[in-house]
Amino acid sequence: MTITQLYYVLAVAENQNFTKAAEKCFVTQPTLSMQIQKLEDQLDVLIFDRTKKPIELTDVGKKIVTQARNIVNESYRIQDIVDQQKGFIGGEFKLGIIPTVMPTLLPMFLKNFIKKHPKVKLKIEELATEEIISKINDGHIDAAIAATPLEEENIKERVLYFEPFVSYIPENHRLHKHKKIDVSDLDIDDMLLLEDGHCFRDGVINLCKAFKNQTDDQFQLESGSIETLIKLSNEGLGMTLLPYLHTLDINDKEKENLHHFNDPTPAREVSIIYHKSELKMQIIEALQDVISGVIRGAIAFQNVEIISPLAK
Amino acid sequence: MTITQLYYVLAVAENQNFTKAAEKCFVTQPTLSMQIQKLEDQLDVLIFDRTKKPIELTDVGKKIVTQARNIVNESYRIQDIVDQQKGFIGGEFKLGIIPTVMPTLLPMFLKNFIKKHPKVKLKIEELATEEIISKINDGHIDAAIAATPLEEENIKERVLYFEPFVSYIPENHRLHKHKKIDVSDLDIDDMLLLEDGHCFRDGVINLCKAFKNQTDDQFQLESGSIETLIKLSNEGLGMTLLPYLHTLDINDKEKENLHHFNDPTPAREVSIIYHKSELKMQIIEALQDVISGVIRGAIAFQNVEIISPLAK
DNA sequence: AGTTTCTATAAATTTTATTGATAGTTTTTC
DNA sequence: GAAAAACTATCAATAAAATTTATAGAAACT
Repeated sequence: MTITQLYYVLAVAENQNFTKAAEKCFVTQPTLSMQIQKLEDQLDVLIFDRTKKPIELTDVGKKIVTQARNIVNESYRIQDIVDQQKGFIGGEFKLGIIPTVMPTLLPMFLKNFIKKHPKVKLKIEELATEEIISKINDGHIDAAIAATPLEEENIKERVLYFEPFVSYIPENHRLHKHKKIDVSDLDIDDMLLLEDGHCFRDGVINLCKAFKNQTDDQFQLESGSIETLIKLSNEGLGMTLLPYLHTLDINDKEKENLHHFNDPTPAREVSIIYHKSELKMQIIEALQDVISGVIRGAIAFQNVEIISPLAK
Repeated sequence: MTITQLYYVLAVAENQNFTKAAEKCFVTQPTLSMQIQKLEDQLDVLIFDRTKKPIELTDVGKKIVTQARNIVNESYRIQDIVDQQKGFIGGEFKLGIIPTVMPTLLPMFLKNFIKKHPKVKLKIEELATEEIISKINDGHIDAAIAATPLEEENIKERVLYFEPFVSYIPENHRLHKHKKIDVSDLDIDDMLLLEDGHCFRDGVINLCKAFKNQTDDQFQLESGSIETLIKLSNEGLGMTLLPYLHTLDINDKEKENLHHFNDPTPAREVSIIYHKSELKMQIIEALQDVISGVIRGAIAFQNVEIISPLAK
């Protein structure tokens, strides 16, 4: 048994297809066929059920894949140990970021980070929280920035900052005249909300859902569509909630529509999250340092109340 | 990086010697030299400090060895998964047994076990508790039978049985006339005790130590030397304590010197212990079943008080 | 039925691991 | 302190293994 064979098994299991898996492994398809067969012979068990199309894992196959993922990950950790010892911070690093954080946070820290850690080849992907969770679990990304807490068993979180929500209330809205808004003022029926599953806790979650159901066919809120949200709001479709960092970007006229909340200000917790195996932890810590540094100057709210991203 | 390379690293780390390690791996010494060098080149770090004689691990080397052991063990588990799925119980299995359990328990279950599981190649070694712990940790044995609880972080325990202690009190002893003995009757100065670090809790531990200090030069209690203990006792050197199963073997005359304890009878807990990675768990469970089966008929005490094997 | 898609197989080739022989060190022994 | 022994590294030769190219065969799609 070799680590390579296990890696091939993982690739086939993920792609459900020898040919595609071979491409991803940068080898030819017969290589996979033969190596996997060799492993199956050695273990004397079939890992894949080749009668099914597309190919499926057998029952034992599933367990073997889980264990194989373990072993392959743990093998990466050896290089990690060496890097850590040397204080080396470099290599490829894949970072996922949720859409509502991407456009505001990324420009704030990217230059700094690249300057400070030029040997790291950052590959950043905009991903929804669900995608992030599955890609952290299968190792397709090394870490991600998302709203927390997520309560995922195999994922660890380190809080980067708390980002308050700010109400955006267009002129014609019943609440527009209020200087400060209270959470209790919010009403389901005239609220446009963010994607990412970021809804308010308890009762307000339902509103969020109600809104989604009602509008699924009419609108499609694309990723990073905070601008769209503002425009829809301007059109009189309701008020909305903006994460604080977004309010720094909008134009002066629209700024007049911003209403801060009474304390405790509702806020979201934004964290860097990663697999519990803690691979490439030096880079994760480097990211944490840089981001915490740039945020320290940008957000200075004190009395916040964290809104869970989980719609329970 | 290959599992084989990691295995070679483990072998050299254990033997502190390339030549010996090569023998244990059934390859020649240049194979180890070259493969380990190759790994070191790839990681760009020295795992071994070859200037020291005998060879030593570098600081990174130590961490790499820990991780390598992980990976190698986890790789074995894949065959384990397959065996478990098939219900296959077989292969080589190394079992350690402490000296005071070996002569009484082994004959009771060995035949049964071999008959029931003929495909298992049992290799049994008599080992002291300390040796057992280290050999379970480095994978040199698959499981062991020892007195518990041990409170070892990486070792799991499954209780097999509770074995009461029986006093052996020679004729000339002050307690000989008592029919039943109470734990409070025991006195340091006239007790011969077992090896294995099995001492009574609290106060009596000290007695045990006192005895050892006093006699280290005069006697050497060998493994499995319960017979010796009885003979020493007969010579008037003091009373002693026998694990219950040993009392089934002694001759009729000596049986007259046996005195059971008042309830709660002091007893030791005997368990099958194994690494938390739970490799070869099917065989461990098979052993547990067979041993529990044969013991059920042999020991029928009810009110026992467990004596910890740890001399705190 | 013909075409496409996919996996298995076979032979050739490249890569990698292993060996046997030996040189160069260090340690041990007398 | 010189000779012997023990140990690791290196080199060229060999054995073993992984990979590739080419192709056959099976299943799915049109």
